[in-house]
Amino acid sequence: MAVTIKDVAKLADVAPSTVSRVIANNPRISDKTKKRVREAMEQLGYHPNFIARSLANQSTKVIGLVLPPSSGAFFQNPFFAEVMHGLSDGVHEKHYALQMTTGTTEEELFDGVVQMVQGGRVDGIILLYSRVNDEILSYLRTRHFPFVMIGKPFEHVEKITHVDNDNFLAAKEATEYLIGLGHKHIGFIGGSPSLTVTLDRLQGYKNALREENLPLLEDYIIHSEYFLREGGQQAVNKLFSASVSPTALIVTDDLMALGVVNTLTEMAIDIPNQVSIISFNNALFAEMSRPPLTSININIVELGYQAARSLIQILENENEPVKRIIIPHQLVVRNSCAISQKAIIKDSTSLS
Amino acid sequence: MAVTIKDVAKLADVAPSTVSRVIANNPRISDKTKKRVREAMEQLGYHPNFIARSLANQSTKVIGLVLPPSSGAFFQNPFFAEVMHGLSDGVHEKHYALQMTTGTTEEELFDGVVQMVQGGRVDGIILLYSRVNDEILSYLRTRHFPFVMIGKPFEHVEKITHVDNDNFLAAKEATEYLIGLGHKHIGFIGGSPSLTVTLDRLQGYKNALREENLPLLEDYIIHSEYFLREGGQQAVNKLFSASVSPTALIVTDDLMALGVVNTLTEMAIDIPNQVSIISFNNALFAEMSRPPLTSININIVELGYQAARSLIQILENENEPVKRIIIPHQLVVRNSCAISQKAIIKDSTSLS
DNA sequence: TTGTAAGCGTTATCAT
DNA sequence: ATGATAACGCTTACAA
Repeated sequence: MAVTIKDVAKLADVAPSTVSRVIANNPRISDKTKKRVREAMEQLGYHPNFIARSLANQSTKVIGLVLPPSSGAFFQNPFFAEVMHGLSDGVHEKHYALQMTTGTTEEELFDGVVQMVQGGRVDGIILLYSRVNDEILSYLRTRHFPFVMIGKPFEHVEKITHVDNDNFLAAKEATEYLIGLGHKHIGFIGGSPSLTVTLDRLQGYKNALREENLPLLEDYIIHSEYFLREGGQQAVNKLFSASVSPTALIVTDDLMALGVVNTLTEMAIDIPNQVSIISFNNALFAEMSRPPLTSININIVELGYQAARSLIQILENENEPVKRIIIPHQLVVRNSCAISQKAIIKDSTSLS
Repeated sequence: MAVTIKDVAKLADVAPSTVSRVIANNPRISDKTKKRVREAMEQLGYHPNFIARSLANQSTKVIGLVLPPSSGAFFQNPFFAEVMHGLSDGVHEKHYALQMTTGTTEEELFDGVVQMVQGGRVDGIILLYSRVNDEILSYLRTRHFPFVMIGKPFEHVEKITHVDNDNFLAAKEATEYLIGLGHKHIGFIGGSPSLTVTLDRLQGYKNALREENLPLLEDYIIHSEYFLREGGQQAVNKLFSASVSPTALIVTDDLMALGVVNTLTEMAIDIPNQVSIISFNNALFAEMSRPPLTSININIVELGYQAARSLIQILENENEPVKRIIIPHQLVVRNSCAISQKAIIKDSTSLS
């Protein structure tokens, strides 16, 4: 059995409670005994037992992470690694640990969260996604369990501390950038419409078109379930079977954009000369694609970092107010966008 | 305060110990009382407290993950996400959770591990790397703490359960593949020589050259500290300042290979016609690079999956024997290797 | 088949 | 300034 507080107490000839106070560096213990106790700890190689401490304190210093359902796809997206990086950094100074549960089905995932929460495994939770009607979110809210969300809550925005980009603005700027290049037929390829990121970016896109009085065609809007390359390929097929093909595309994820680029290339459609593409996240992929993708850098690492910090603040301060933290984004111009040539018209019904 | 075993006991009109036995599904409890207790649990919304259980059991059902030092770079490598994916899957059925500690410096990292171990936070540990003279490894060994390593231990191979590829063979095959294409001047670009992967692959490379009686030049061997793109760029500069430039390269990581490709492309050296490249890991990058990289798929997800399973076996079976699990690899041929043309000779001292 | 009680390693409340 | 002692919520001999 490991060395406990009692062993130290015995060796230092004090009570266990005194040792505990020395650990907490309680000012009411004389420097003399502090020193004696510390020597005893040293000599025995004592390390406090976190589990026991957690039980007594009702606090574990562990933060739970909730990945989106169908996390299989999530792991493949660079978003995962980057956000983990930020979380890891954010948690580090305050000496919290990160814990992940896993689950294949929605139900397993939910149970995992319940175990974390009711099982007392974690002090707080970070949701790595935001979608509509999320049971996990409701659960956390009704239990008043401390949590922070990465992304914008679909409801109760002002009641949930979250870290997000201004995705509406980002998408609007992206669209305006394309409009500025003379494009009038701009398509939108987004991930699942149950994710708020997708919704926000779609709104930004629509808003930009509206302000410029450009036609807003439902045929130009495609949603693909997964942020994966396959998603991009399917989307292209749909889009380019429309009567007037778009000359520019907004794609809400680099990985999907990659699929789009590949498919377009196979169709012998030139990027950027026949079709311009702008994407989001600015993963390493964006730079490597041929042509390199103009993309919106949303600073994922920072997203994770701030989320971790915010949650710790909530955990450590009695009445921390609800906060919304917006991480800035930047348009990174590369070579996937060009001045609009003209639309590829397939039949006689031109669209102005 | 949350609902505890006592509340359930009271409602079901039994002793707390009985409730505990019902949770453990102890056969010595009558079905009648089991049912009654379960109803009480249901009614109160009882969930067992993991922390209390951990303290009583001396077991947490949590597995600790140790990332390599300088984990900043590690996060950027697709290896991280893929291995996490496998770990997550491997841990899932047996209902273990994964926990990460973080640390910027070597010392912090070490302390993190000590906290996990002596603090009783985790039941076992998975080392996500293997390098020479690793203090964390020694620590784990001297404490006889259950752990599994991903990669080949530098020492005591037969005493440490580990999951690895046959990196020697993989590199040998890669080299032979290049030799088969007629290459005689083959360079090796590897990561830090303190990592055993690098060492094994280097040996495989050397061995292949030796068996074919090809010259083995120290100038053709470059080590770059990080598995990142920058590493690849530096390496190329060194290699191609040699009197006879290699016509083929083995690069031990796709990410580094990417750097190599970029640098070579900038130098207007054609891949594969002037220089062939073969790399390792078969990340998504490999496929996306121009030209697409011939790469050795080492099945990283499987590496993680098996590591998790093995550790759980060790934790759950009394005398689980030490195991070595070798995950198979495959050469994935794409377009970065071609039949050797001829060496680019810069001065008169030809190398045959 | 079930109950009693001690113990897991801390912390925190009272005393002294 | 320090010591006893009761929690924290659960498990597990040992009794009954």
